[in-house]
Amino acid sequence: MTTLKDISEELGLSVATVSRALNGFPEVSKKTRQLVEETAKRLHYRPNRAAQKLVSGRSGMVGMLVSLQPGVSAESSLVEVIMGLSARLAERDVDLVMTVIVDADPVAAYRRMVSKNTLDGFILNAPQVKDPRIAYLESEGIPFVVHGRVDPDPSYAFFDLDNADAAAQAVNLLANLQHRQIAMINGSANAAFARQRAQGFRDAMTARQAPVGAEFMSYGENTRASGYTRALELLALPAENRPTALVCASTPLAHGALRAARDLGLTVPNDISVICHDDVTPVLTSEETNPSLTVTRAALSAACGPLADKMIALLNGADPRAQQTTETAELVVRQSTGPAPKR
Amino acid sequence: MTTLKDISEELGLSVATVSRALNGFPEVSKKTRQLVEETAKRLHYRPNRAAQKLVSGRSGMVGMLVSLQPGVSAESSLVEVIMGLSARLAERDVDLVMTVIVDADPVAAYRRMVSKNTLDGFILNAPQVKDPRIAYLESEGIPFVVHGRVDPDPSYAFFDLDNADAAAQAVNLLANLQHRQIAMINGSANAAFARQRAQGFRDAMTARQAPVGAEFMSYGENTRASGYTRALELLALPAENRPTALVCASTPLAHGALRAARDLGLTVPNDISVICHDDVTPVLTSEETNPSLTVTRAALSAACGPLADKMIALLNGADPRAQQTTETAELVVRQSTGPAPKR
DNA sequence: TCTATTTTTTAAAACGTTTTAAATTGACAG
DNA sequence: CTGTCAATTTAAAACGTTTTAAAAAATAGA
Repeated sequence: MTTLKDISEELGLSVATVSRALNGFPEVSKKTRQLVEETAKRLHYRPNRAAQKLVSGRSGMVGMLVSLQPGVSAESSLVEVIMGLSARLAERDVDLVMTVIVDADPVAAYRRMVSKNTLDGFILNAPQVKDPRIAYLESEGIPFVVHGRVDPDPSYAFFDLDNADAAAQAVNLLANLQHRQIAMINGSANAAFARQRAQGFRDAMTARQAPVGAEFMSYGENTRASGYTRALELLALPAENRPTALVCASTPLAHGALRAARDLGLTVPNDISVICHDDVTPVLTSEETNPSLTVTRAALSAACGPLADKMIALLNGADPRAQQTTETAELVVRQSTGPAPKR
Repeated sequence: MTTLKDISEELGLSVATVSRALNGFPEVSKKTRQLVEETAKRLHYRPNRAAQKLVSGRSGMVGMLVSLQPGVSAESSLVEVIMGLSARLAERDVDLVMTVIVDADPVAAYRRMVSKNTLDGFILNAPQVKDPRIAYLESEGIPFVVHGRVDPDPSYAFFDLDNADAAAQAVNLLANLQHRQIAMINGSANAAFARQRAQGFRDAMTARQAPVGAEFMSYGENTRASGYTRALELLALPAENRPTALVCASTPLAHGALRAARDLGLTVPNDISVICHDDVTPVLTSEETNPSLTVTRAALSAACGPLADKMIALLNGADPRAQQTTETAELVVRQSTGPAPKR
């Protein structure tokens, strides 16, 4: 391993000059800089990160701690995000350290990583209402960016989809098609995004003079199976109480719902309209179903760039409040939505 | 942040003693050790990894670099492995750093990580024939463990499934059911595991006096879609040339094959037998198909423990040649295999 | 009480970098 | 030839740990 000292001895210079030459300080002469750079390359010099970190306090690594339940592989979306993040951060010479949480208590994992003193910041995903990780990191003053958002006016950096708006877009489309009985098949009740969708859904419905009852708001796991059973329950109601449209929180849920409709002999969109939000992950697509799904769309991969950039900004001392972005979903009308059936 | 110095000042001891007390050196008195440990806890002392690394040369982190193609999410198996590895390594206080490779050249990514000087070793997956990563790491003398194996008698540490034997088990089962025309739907031609399977398959067939022609050996992507098209091609042959059994390299491939058979109006196992190797990942299972799949089985998750242990051993200076294990697949006969049809 | 031995503690160097403050060099004006 | 100023370069300290070699303290043997 070549060190600064090796270079300095080779050239009869001091380590300080060599360091400065390599780091582009202005006060080093052109001739010296060139000489140093040349020698560094020749000797395959690479700075020792540990030493750099020791003096600068920064490691050039940010962490993403994900808790995976064995068996639940709804995590293909995660892979999507990790890939993008990793790529973007690498451009800035920052490494993404992905670690799987095994503890039941997520904060314990963060505490462990923090105490090791080896990461400069964190990227959080899937924030929960009253998320203890956020509270912890904030209290410790550690830089972090949240993918998603919990509070209406957070003090932390985030990138989030405008979930309420996405739900409202869905409602408006359906309401314009004369639907009045619309049910929502949502994600987990304490996931932040699900709350926001529910809020947007309810508000939009109320604005359309069709306030929605509790029996039309279903929360649950974000899987095809869960979508199936929950849709089955809603669609098995007698025709006059049955919703004429379903707003699903995700493509897997919508897949399940489509199948439930089919199994009950209902045709989409004649008997029942289905619309969902599409994160555009490769696993279950919204185009390949029959009928193809009408969706509100926002590619998960589009979040990676902003998330990485915000992280870098924070590491450079930016104010978290200045690192907040909300993105709006796009409405894509396909075949799974149509006019409300006549009664 | 509390440092050793803080503790030493608090107690009027030297940093050296404090360091030794905390690291369990024998020459420190019981009284002092207790005092130090107590104070360390009280002040929430955590060793600075960068400083430790600087002097010891070790960072307590091992890397796993995975190259993901956008879109291909056959990587749920990867998630499975990463989870297990992460958990096991964490027990030994080693962190797994997972980084996504974006470069086209995989070695470049390793070179970059190595030059950063921040990882103690690597875990490699999906080794290729003449894998340049292995060559690189060996030439640099960096500890690494391979999940899988390329050469018959490698000099590096590995954990591998006995792929040849798995294929042979499949052949033997089918041969005992009087099958003579058996085709193989394999993984990518330059994946090490696929080579080994092919070898085992061919050898077993030859031993059974039924040498296999090139038209019955198909290589390709490890996806359901690829399994479907390749099976379709084989099964569309006129009945007398058509294989009576398919050996698939993975569950997704077998899923595709089952569907191809169904689409051609062939029943499994009456017209055609199907057997595959099952890595036991949650995505596509082998039991839930209709008919349920006969498989050779070896849970991917079982590899995690050994891989982690071998890595730790290497970091402690073990000889790579002493860290080599091969595991044997288990044969599980279900409904997708039956006697060869009479001609 | 003194020396010899063992046990415990310490001071200081080392790891490789960045950075502060000081020193050297060279050019130029007087 | 001297003094001033700017442009370069340097020595040394710092980051927080581990470890070597040496010192101090405690214990034992006489």
